[in-house]
Amino acid sequence: MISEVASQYDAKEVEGRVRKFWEDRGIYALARTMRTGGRKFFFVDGPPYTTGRIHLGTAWNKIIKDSILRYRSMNGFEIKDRAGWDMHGLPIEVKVEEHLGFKSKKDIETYGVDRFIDKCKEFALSQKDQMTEQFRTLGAWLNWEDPYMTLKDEYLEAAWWTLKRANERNLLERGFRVVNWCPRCETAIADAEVEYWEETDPSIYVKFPIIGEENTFMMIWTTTPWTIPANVGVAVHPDFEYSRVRAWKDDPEEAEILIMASPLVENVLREGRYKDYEVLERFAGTELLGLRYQHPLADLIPAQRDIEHTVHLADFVTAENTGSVHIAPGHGLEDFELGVAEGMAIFCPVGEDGRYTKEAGEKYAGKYVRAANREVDEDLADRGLLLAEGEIVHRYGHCWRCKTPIIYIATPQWFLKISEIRDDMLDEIAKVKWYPDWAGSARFRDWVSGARDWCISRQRYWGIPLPIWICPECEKMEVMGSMEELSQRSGTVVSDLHRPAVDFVTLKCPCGGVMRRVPDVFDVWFDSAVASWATLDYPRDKDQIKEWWPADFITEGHDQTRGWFYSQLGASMVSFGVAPYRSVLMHGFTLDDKGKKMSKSIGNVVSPEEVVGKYGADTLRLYVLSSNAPWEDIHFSWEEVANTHRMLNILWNAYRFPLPYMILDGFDPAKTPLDKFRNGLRPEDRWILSRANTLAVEVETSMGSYQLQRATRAIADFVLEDLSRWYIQLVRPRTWIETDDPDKLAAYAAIFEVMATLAKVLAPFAPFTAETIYQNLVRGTDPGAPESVHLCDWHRPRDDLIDPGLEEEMALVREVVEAVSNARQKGGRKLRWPVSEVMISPSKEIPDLEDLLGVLKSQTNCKRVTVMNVGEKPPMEIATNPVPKKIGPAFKGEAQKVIQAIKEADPTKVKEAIDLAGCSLGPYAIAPDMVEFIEKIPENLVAADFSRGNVYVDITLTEELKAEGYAREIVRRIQDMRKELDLRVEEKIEASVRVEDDGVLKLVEAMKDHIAGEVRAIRLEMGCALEVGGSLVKDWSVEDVEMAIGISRG
RNA sequence: GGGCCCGUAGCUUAGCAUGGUUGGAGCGCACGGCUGAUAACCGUGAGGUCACGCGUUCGAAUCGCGUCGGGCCCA
Repeated sequence: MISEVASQYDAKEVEGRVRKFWEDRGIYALARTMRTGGRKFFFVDGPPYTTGRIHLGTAWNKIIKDSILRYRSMNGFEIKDRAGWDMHGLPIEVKVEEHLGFKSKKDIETYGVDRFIDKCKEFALSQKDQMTEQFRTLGAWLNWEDPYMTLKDEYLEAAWWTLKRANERNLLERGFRVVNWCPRCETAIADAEVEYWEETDPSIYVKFPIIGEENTFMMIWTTTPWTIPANVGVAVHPDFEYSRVRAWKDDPEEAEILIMASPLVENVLREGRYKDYEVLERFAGTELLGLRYQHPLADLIPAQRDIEHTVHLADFVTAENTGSVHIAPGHGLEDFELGVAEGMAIFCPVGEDGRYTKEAGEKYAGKYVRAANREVDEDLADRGLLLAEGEIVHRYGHCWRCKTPIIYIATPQWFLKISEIRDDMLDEIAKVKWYPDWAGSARFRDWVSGARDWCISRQRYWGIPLPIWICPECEKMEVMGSMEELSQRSGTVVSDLHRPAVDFVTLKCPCGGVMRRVPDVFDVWFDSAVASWATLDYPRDKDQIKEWWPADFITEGHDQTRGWFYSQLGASMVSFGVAPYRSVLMHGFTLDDKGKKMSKSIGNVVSPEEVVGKYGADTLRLYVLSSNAPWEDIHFSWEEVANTHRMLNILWNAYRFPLPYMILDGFDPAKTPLDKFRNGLRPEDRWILSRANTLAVEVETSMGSYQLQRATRAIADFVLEDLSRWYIQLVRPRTWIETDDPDKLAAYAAIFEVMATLAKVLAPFAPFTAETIYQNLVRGTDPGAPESVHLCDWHRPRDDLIDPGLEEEMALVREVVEAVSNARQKGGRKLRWPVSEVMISPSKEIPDLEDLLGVLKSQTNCKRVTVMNVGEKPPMEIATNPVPKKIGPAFKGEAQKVIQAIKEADPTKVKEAIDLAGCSLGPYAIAPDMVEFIEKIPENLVAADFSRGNVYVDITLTEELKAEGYAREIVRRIQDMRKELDLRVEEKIEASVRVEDDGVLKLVEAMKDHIAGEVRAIRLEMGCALEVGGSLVKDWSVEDVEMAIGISRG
């Protein structure tokens, strides 16, 4: 049974009902299990971080995934699609700390790490549940019942196993790294947690004495005097020019030789209050390479005496201040990298509390670094090495929680030696299929080419503990690969791999010592890096990985180039030596309508709930899928969302339009199969069937390269152009036929087939709407059909129904109809009034329109269509135009008479004469160039053009045409009134019509039966002075003729 | 500062790898039409320095170089 449906597309109602149906019937599970044995498609979900609500970008991400998976499923693939959740890391720790009112790491220790971890876990789990609901609202079908979670034991083991592999392959290394450090909280903080604002700091110029050159100094500038004790080098730019300058204050005899960038000489000497100078030498920065100098405070810092201080080259040096940069690898990111690259000593005499250690020498030891700035200045001045001191206001980073200025210190960390496997990674990138191509061949490749060793350790609590145990006695290190291994090795039953439980597990070292776990946890990026095997529960489950791995497909935003695309590749290369994915679709970001990123502080954030609440999930889905190529950024536009919704509403109208008729006629597709009616199909039926199947081809082609925008736009075009604007208009009169006409049944069969096809084609993209149409039309008439459209096989385009020639012809017909409509408007003849003839005058070859003349006639409302030969035109009226410029010189004084004679002559005859032999009017011989002929369209014709020629419409009114015109005017108004009375389509009426014009009355009386039939009137009275009555009476003015119409139920 | 991507009507965009008739749509706007899909639909019109500049070419929205603006990532 087909049911009638709401007259408006109500997304909330539709989606709520469909979601309930899916849940009640377990459709998702069926969709996955029914494909068992099909070709495997292993999809790995990039896990969203479980904090806050989902935003538009995450919604888009899941919508892309869902559409592709639904499409794959319909195409017979057995799909692995566990949803994933990223649940560890500092952001959650911070949320929990905020909730508990904590200020620092010390508060956590006081509160108890175990209780704190419980809170983090609780928080992550509740966030996960909330977000799952939001994703479900979008219709995203992933395995939400059994998602992978980074906090699960089996997941932790995947990370442990990977690190063990890294160690076995000698890719795990302990080293130093400079981190943002809050000296008050005594913790490393992430870049994103650093808040910048203006701060006043010292600005000092320091002289570093050159060894072996008397009274000669390298000039450096810094805003952090406290880092001078840790100085181990100076960097200059290889491309800058530097100068040796002899400068003096009062006595030229007491001059010093200073080295600095040439353009900055004046600047530095002004700062140092020098009176005069002379340039001794200019040279390239490269010539300074290797120059050795004495540490300015070497006498105070014993450790500095064993360090060799030299000049290095670096591109990051800017032409400011002195053009030479003081390098303290223990206190700066660039400094550290340069230090490592150049083999400098990594000297960091500052502890985690921000105070100098003993290594800084007795004088400084125990002093807080920022407070020591002044003391360093004084010590430099005492040694005559402080050239100038001042103050500067600049942006400086602070801890976002306690607002303390951060410092940079080098701390021991754990690394994966990516640099050793980088070339293999590049080889693997080339084997992966990237959408678009440049995402891999350019963007990702560039990133990996510059990849450095990956610091995987963090000094935090809520994360996967590093499974590294070290013996404090002999420094022996062991890496555990699983819970079981740890239990066996430790001789205790280990049941919790998180901190703090795991911290208490110790191992016996062969040397007799007690091995303890290093206190760090993994960088949270390492968690998701192992997702492709963790989601298969490897290594706990050894079977699944053989069947599924590596992933066939992943898709994430372009920020994941340096994120998940990279971390997964790195971890996989370490573990398996190959890429963990075969194909990658990189998608864009959702920006606001101006192309700016959405941010809370700007207040331009649009949430997915807002869109779903207003327009529904299918609208949001189709909007994000169709607005751009997936890899381009979406400029979110409410207008376009509304537009997409309008399209769905039109689809809804097109879908529901035939329903009342089908129900009325008890239409049953089983008894009216399309193939039985093949011969009864009209050309327009064959056309829409062809278009629907061509659409399926277009969607297939687009999906082949993940061009979801092409697939969805093709569907929207089909709905709007082919189905709604054209086919429904053509088919309408046939549904109005009362008898069991084969022509009507053929139309039903065609509509049914088209809608059933459309439901399947639409299913991956707008799953709710597609399901609704399918349930009513297909399941409503065939209980044996698959229970859901999402359990159907993808619609295989039927070659026997595709007719490209017919599609081309119809395209032309539509152009002609448009042109006729245009011509009618110019001629002031509205469509309701028939015209006698439409002439098509092609200017080039056009396809044969024979089959479609009926369509052409009905849509242009004309009595006859004439298709002319190429170049042929309707007979034109000719007018002559004398050319005085030619006539003047030939006839001189007679010229005016000649002109007059030409004007008076019959233009047709003049043309004939000139074309044949020659023309003479009276005594005058008219040369061909003396007259121009102008073709004039006869007054009864109106012309308009289309791409391949012109149309001419004869708008001459005859009595017969007028009769039809007025009849249609009356029919239309009665129909309007029927509607107003809310009559059902099949209800009969009685009607009376008063036409206050004798002539017109006579005309329409002749059409009485026709009118009565059209409006389903069992009685129809018409008269000139008739008193009209009924349950609804209205006065009308029709083309200046006054009428009154009354109708009531018959 | 570097890498990759993007920049076409007021708005959202097609076209750009293979340069070639007047650069297509939709929304919005103005005017007209249709009417048992009707708070829908159709036609016509106005609206474009194809971000800007230079170059290659007989010819550039399309190819190259540079500039500006936006995005992601890095510094």
